[in-house]
Amino acid sequence: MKGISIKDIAKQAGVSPTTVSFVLNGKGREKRISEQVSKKILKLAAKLKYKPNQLARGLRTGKTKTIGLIVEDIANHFFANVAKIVEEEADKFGYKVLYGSTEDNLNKARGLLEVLEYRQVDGYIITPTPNLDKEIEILKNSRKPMVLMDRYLPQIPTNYVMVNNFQGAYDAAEYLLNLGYRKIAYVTTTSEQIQMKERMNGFTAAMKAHGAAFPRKMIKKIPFSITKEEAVGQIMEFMKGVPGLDAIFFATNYLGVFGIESIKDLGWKIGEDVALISFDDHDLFRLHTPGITCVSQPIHEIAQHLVQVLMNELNQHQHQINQVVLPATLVKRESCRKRTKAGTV
Amino acid sequence: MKGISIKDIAKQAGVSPTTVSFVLNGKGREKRISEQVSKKILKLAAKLKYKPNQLARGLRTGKTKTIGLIVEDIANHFFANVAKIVEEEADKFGYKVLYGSTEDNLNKARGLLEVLEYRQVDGYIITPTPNLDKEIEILKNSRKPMVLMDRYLPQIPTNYVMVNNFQGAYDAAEYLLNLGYRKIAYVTTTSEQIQMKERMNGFTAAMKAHGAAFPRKMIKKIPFSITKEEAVGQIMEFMKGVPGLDAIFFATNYLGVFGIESIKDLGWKIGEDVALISFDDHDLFRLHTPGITCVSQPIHEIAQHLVQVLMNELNQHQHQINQVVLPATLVKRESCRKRTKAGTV
DNA sequence: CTGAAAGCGCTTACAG
DNA sequence: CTGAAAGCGCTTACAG
Repeated sequence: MKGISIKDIAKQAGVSPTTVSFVLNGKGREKRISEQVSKKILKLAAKLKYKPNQLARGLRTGKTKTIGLIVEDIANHFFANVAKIVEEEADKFGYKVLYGSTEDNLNKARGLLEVLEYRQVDGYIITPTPNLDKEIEILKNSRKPMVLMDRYLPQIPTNYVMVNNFQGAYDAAEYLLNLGYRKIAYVTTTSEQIQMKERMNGFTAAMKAHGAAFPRKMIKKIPFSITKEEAVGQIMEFMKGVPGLDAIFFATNYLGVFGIESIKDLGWKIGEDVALISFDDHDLFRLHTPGITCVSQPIHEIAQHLVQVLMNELNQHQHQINQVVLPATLVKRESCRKRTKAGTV
Repeated sequence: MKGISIKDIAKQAGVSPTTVSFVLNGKGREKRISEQVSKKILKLAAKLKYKPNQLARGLRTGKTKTIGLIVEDIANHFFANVAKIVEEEADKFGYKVLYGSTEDNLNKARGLLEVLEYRQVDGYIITPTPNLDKEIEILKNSRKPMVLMDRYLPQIPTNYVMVNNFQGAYDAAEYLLNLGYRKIAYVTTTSEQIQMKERMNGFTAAMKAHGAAFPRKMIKKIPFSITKEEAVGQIMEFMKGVPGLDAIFFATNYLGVFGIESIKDLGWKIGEDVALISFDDHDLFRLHTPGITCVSQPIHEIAQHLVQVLMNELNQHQHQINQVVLPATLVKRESCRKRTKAGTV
């Protein structure tokens, strides 16, 4: 039951725990332990399958070799995939991951942050909720290694890894315009977070650059907290209320999913009655008939960079700020076609 | 930077660390600490925002208040959703979750188990890979709280929480038969794991009960390790090779997703040329046109039971074995209709 | 009713 | 080249 400790090895090797600790931590040379003794200790450790007690080590060194991962929703396709790669990458450096979902709720985020601090994680990967500025500021000032994802806080310079939201949305709008669509609606969240703003800005910029009208009434904002049914209802109402609507952009993957459902419920045909683009890819988009055109995020690269940036801080005490922005890719499928006739609505 | 400790409180309260520890652990009454002293300590702790150092406590008590969650693939819809609820439920008991994905690979599972042991998690929720019997046996003998999910090891009596795979597959087959389908194919994994066997057994039993033919050649097994493209190719070949095929059952959600793609690639129409049912629900199935009929697992209940069973062991030292089997629900959508004409293939 | 002391398993500054 | 000792922050058996 009981694990074997440094003491056990010391006793069997006929040396002190100090010496064992030095050797096992690769400081044999530095501390000038004889080759003979080192080898003996290493052999013994392997034979006894010695596993250092992380708690004891952590108590002494203040390091837990654990990172905290705070996402919006671990069950969401995007975050679940990021979580998977983050775990794999962190493992390469000997770190484990503690996770939690905020539901984009400030108090949940605060609770998670508190628990992770209490658990003494060595570093944080955080998807900030609205108004989390104070907590992030505190973390930053305490010099805790930290990197933000999916969004950042414009007021606080920190590490972050992001997709290029502006460019992704710009490309989407331009693509629709080039296909001949003109009455283009935009569905987003009520959140004022930077990633949503940048998507909106990119989209607006493309519309402007092409001289297309994009009035307020073409924009619908859906709160994060309402149920799927309510959201679908609101989207349906919105779409019915836009005369001549011929294309619609959804600013997040779950909104895109709701959008598909809304259009189905209205009895419209995607790609025929209305073109559809969503931000962020999803199995559903790839396999839906017709396929859903989307702005895809490089999930693998995002996750790799997140861990890389965090490890840089963790290991090299490098306190230079790292801000990584990765390109989004427009994935063209059948939900947008060359527009040939007027919308049927 | 430095957290405040029990010593700091003791000093300020003018008592010993022992007394502080007793009071803070709710043993004030039991240890007969005076009301006066207790109150003073509690107030001070709140004022100083005392947070016990979990590492120190863990080192002393051997408990980390952490559980290990080993899933097949955290990015998979089913496991991601389970992971989310597990985290929420565990949090209610003051536990955090360390997770990892096995990809159904024995060596990855071994690695995860080793790391979790080393991290001294208090309990395990495990999705066992094939041939993990020895490791599970060891864990069991060491009396570590543990509960298996999604599948169990028939040779080793342990706690587990499962969906009723037999019944789910039985219902699916019976439903197809009642709609008039006769040439029904079955796509599963090469894995011999119990959950796959039970699905197969349930399906076979229903076919038999209805006097329907179900020869070997109607069954296709796909290895877990091949790529999506290879799998889709194999499924296409298989379907083309079954003359008169009129319905097909996919034994996991990712196989169902591949199946949709395969049928699309063949240029067939789901629900018209061939009926389709998948085990396990998915956003894609709900929103696909036509909707995909499936056998849905009660994800929320599964996750709640997993945590509940683990907490029972963890807190009550209850070593009675708990085996929970939850009913599956057939969700009827448009991918299966009353059969009126011969298959078109 | 309360406290001094040991000990969980490590790491590391200090000494020789 | 190696070791004795202190200390990380707790909990708890023991003593009074």
